[in-house]
Amino acid sequence: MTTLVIVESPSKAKKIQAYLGTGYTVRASLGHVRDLPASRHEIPARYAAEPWARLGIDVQAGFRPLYVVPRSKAKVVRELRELAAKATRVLLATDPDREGEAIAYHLAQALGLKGDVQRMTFHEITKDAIQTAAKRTRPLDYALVGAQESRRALDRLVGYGVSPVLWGAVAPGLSAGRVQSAALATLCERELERMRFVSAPYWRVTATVGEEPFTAVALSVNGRRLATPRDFDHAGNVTGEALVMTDEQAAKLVAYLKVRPCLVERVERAPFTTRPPAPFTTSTLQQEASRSLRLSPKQTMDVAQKLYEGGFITYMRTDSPALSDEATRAARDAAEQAYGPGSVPAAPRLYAAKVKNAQEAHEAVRPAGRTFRASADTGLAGTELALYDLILRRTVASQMTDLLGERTTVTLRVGAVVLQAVGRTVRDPGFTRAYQDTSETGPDDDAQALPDVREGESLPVRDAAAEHRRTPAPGRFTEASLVRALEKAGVGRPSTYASILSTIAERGYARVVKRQLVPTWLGLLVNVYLREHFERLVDVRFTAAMEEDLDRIASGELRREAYLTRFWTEGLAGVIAGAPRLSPTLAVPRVPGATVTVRSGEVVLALGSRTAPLSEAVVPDELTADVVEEVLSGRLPPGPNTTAPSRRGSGRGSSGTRRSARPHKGEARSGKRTARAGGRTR
DNA sequence: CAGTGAGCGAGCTTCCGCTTGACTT
Repeated sequence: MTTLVIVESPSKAKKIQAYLGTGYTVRASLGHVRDLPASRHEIPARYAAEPWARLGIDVQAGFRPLYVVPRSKAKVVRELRELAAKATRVLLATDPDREGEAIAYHLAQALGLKGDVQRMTFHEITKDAIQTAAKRTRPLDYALVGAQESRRALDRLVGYGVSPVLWGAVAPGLSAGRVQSAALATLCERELERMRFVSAPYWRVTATVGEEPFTAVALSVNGRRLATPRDFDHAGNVTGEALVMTDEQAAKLVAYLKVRPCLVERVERAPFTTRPPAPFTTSTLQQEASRSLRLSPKQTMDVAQKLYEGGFITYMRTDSPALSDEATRAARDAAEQAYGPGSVPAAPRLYAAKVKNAQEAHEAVRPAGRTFRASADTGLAGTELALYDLILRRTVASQMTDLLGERTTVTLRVGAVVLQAVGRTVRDPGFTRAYQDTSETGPDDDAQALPDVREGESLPVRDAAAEHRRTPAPGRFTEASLVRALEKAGVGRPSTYASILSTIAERGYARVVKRQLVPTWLGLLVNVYLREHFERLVDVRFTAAMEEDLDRIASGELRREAYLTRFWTEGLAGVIAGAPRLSPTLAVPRVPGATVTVRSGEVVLALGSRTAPLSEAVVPDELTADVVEEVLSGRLPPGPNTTAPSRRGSGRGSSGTRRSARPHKGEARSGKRTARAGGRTR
């Protein structure tokens, strides 16, 4: 008389086993157990000859998917099937979201479960929640399964439909997909902005004033506002009325300020409050770990996985910032113990997901348990300790009081010149005693500690100076800031954020240089091609639209087949058939006539009748007229193509396929490599 | 006659999302 309970993660299984006790056997599925076949060797022999076998979806037969148990999951499925046969009933306790419902469905199929299949769902792992959930089971939600199946089919149709177009038009081995192509487009748009960007010079004039000296910035002269970076467009032109001083004017202004009295015209004080940031989700954890610990999203997830397995934190792949009641109490207790009874507000703070597409199957990432272990008591060290400490402080801070402060703006007048200084004082540090959000920069960049000055007061001008500055180009994305941008658009999921970046890197579309993501020429060209022929695919809003349709499928309002027919049969399939297999061409901004294109797998720069191979060592936004000339005249050696095959594949499939696949990629990225290898052989 | 090399054809590449270890680089 046992009940078999199947969850997704082994750590979770262990914990739930303890809460349910004897009579229950709790095991893990380790994620999905069936999927569309990835490549030919996964296709069962009797389907191998079907024209749709490569897609794994029989479009003619109402988009019927072909599911197989991948080799890596055969053992798990076998073991679960044996346990299921011995059990009196089976509860499918996979995550309470779309993917979890699908995993439950596939388990039912793969294990051959008969009769009505029961789902057990819960949003937090406490003894109460688990025991209640085991009693209140429900049937499988087939509409939700249909929504997941639609998502899976759409991704397959896009990925396996569009990628071969790129093999024909650009180079073999390349890829496109709903998520990766939106991510690539995000990177490329920014890089193109940088390539088009013209930096504008301007002067920033400051004066040091007062007995207790502070710095004020010149805002206007004779009522005419002085230009700041915000007054320039990306072409380097002034957009409004602001005055851009010449060198002489700036020097004159400095001299003018030095010899005149300074009057305090206005002093404005405005109180402000800052609320603590919400507890971590996967995305915000990756962003903070990147900024304060300098970890990549992948490193962060690897360390978090260790902490999770060790029982130090809750599940690390989540889109919800919500804390359970238990965790809220623990955070408030921890705050009061460390910072006193006044450090938490009377009512607990509640957090809910704001991002698109949130499924909220789990809590926020937070210290595990009903009381939080102090970092020093964990026995952790190094990066694990640092990440735990970050999670602990963020969680505790999320329940603490606001930061209370006052912003002071002092307006000064020196003759015809108006200057301003901004000060910031903290009256009550509130949550910042536990946690300083490193992203807290912005309008208060120039804030300083100001002495107490009064309106009408006269201050001595001690010094004045002019600083020559240039407007900065829009910044590149880091791995973490790209994750943030994708999450905001609802593209990708907590379990995939870190791997989106490795996909783009493995294809040679982008690389990480000093923590910045730099698209390659190949990446830019692929993006040009996709933008011209598959516009929807590079639009980050595409996923959001898909999610709306999936919700309608889940609620029974829209049928899976109707949705896929409209998307594929009446849409993408025709676009794929009609897309020309011609190499894309990128016009180099600011170098008239210069173009970058790809010929037999090699990136080539052209100007008029002159052409030369273009190395990936030439960073896109540094390709100026001078550099174009150097490349074309051969003075800049083409050098090794730096898009070295960064990593091996994720280890799927047999070694045989891997070996045959790699040389293609090498050729695709650099014709040089094959030539060199050939030349060296004796 | 043996060894070499050009030329040809077949097969492969590819998606997203859910989980851990296994296994090289």
